[in-house]
Amino acid sequence: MAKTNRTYKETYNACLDYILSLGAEACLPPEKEMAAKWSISRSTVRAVLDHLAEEKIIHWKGREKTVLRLPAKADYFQASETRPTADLIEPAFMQYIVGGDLAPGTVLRESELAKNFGVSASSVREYLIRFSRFGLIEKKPNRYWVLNGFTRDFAMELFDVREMFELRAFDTFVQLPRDHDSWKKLAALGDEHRYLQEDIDGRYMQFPRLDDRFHRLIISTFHNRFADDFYDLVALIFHYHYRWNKTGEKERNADAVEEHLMVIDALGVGDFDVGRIRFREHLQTARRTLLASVSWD
Amino acid sequence: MAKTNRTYKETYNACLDYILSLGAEACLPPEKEMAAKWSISRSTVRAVLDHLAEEKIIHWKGREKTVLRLPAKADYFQASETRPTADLIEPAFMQYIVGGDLAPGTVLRESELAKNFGVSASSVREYLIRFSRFGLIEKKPNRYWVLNGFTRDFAMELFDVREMFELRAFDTFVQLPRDHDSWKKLAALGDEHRYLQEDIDGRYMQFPRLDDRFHRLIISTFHNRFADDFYDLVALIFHYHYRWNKTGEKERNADAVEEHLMVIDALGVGDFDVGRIRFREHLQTARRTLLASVSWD
DNA sequence: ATCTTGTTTTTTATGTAGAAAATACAATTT
DNA sequence: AAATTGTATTTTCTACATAAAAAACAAGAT
Repeated sequence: MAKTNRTYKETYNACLDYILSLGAEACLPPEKEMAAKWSISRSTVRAVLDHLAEEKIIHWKGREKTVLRLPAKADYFQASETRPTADLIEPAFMQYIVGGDLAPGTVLRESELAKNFGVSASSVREYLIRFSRFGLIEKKPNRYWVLNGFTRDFAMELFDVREMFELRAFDTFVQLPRDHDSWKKLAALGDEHRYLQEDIDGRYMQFPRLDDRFHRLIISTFHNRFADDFYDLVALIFHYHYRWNKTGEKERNADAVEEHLMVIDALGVGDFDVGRIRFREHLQTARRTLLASVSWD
Repeated sequence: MAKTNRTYKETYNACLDYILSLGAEACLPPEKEMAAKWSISRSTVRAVLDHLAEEKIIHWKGREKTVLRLPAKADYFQASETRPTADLIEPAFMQYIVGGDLAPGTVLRESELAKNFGVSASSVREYLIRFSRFGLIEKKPNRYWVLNGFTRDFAMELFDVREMFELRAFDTFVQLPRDHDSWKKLAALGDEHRYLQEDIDGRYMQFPRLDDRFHRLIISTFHNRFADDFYDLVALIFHYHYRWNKTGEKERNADAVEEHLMVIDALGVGDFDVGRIRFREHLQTARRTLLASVSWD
């Protein structure tokens, strides 16, 4: 097989949605317009129109494109068919290494992973090359990939850099004029934290999303692509950490919400020094929590 | 064509060297030992032995491997044939973008690069994926790669992080016990700087190598893989910067040698505060120098 | 004359084939 | 029996083929 046709399938689904929004007996716009709408080429638009006509959803002759019937659930492609291969590999791969709690030094074979994940070896290969930038895996030329693994040292070094970046960003943040957009966003985040806190038992699972947004807001004020990029790694680690380590999950999240709020509130009343101390403490807690879950030296 | 046989060719050349070191009429060790010697498989060793026998350089029958004649220059494979594809692409690629002074936003097509560099599209593709971790290029899915380029912003952000890492490492460095290996290395580097300074007109071209070693020595005391990794990018940028921007090269290098020595000497006599100030100043100079050479906003 | 569609060409994405290299196992020599 | 070689199998690497998607071009409609 060659290239996958997920662009086509994704566009087809988007087009079905679009037809629904237009209603029955409507006319579709010119091909060029549709291509621009979804940022794809006219070739793909025409392939979609072809299929729509085949399915008797529209009548298509030249510039005549009239809706014959509204699409139903069954007309859509499955979500799994539209996702890009890389998006398919990531969770599978992370499940494999984090979920499997593999020891550092474990050998990873492209062909084996490809078989496990049901994708081609080249896709796996490209994913691993991309993933290797995080420093968790390494290639032995002509041999295999080796899992450096999420060791204690790795976690410590990760947090050393994270703290440098976030504290630097924090200092930039507090210097922003009070009418800056970021202050508004911080206040809004504070409200969301309080909403979550109101029913922490029922909503604690939503914390990771909030945690990510809080820290990204801070980091973003640094305006540094390398710091942003580094936070991708932090986020990846935390995402899968939260996902597979469920012990004391509720308490951990409740504590973190509390800590975030102490920072947000201190900043809200202009007490930057206290805010900084609380922020440092929060980073320390995060470090301890993560280190506690590291199974390898 | 399939896999390249550069491992074989490289091993063959290494084996010729080895035979020369053994002298005439010597016997080669067991296959397993040779495989271990060059960290390759026995299959490759046997392929090499096959060729050696064919060329009548050795007589090979079972475990009998006697040298018949000493190899000559002509027996070796060309250096270009033994270099890994990736090593072949890097200088070509950097020449292409830095040497060509391409504007940010320039479109890079895999097929075009492959044709230019005389390698396969897949090799180029893998190189670009790996290179993309530096943030200088970006992939537009289903389209092409775009050169984000070495802009003023990029250089500024690069230096912000570089300064954070290096100053942090510096503070760790001065805390090291005086009998630590790194202090000895620093003193040795000081001598090398002075040697270079003695005849700066004749030796200034050697400075980039020294610059790299000086900064890597500092960075290494931080013991942080992310900082080390980041310095790879800094080194890459500087390497090609030094390579293509020759204006005022001698003066720049002479100044930098002077600055390095001020840091090294201050530290040598235990004056850490002055050393730190000088080190900061040196980083500032480096930033200014690099920014002066940025052609794009 | 401009906009839109029909057709062709170019480029990208990804599975596959086949050689290279590694690895495993069997046979042989010491 | 241990070490080494011979042979077979497995895995990796990379050029290539081909479908998808984009882009360019030509023709037709308004």
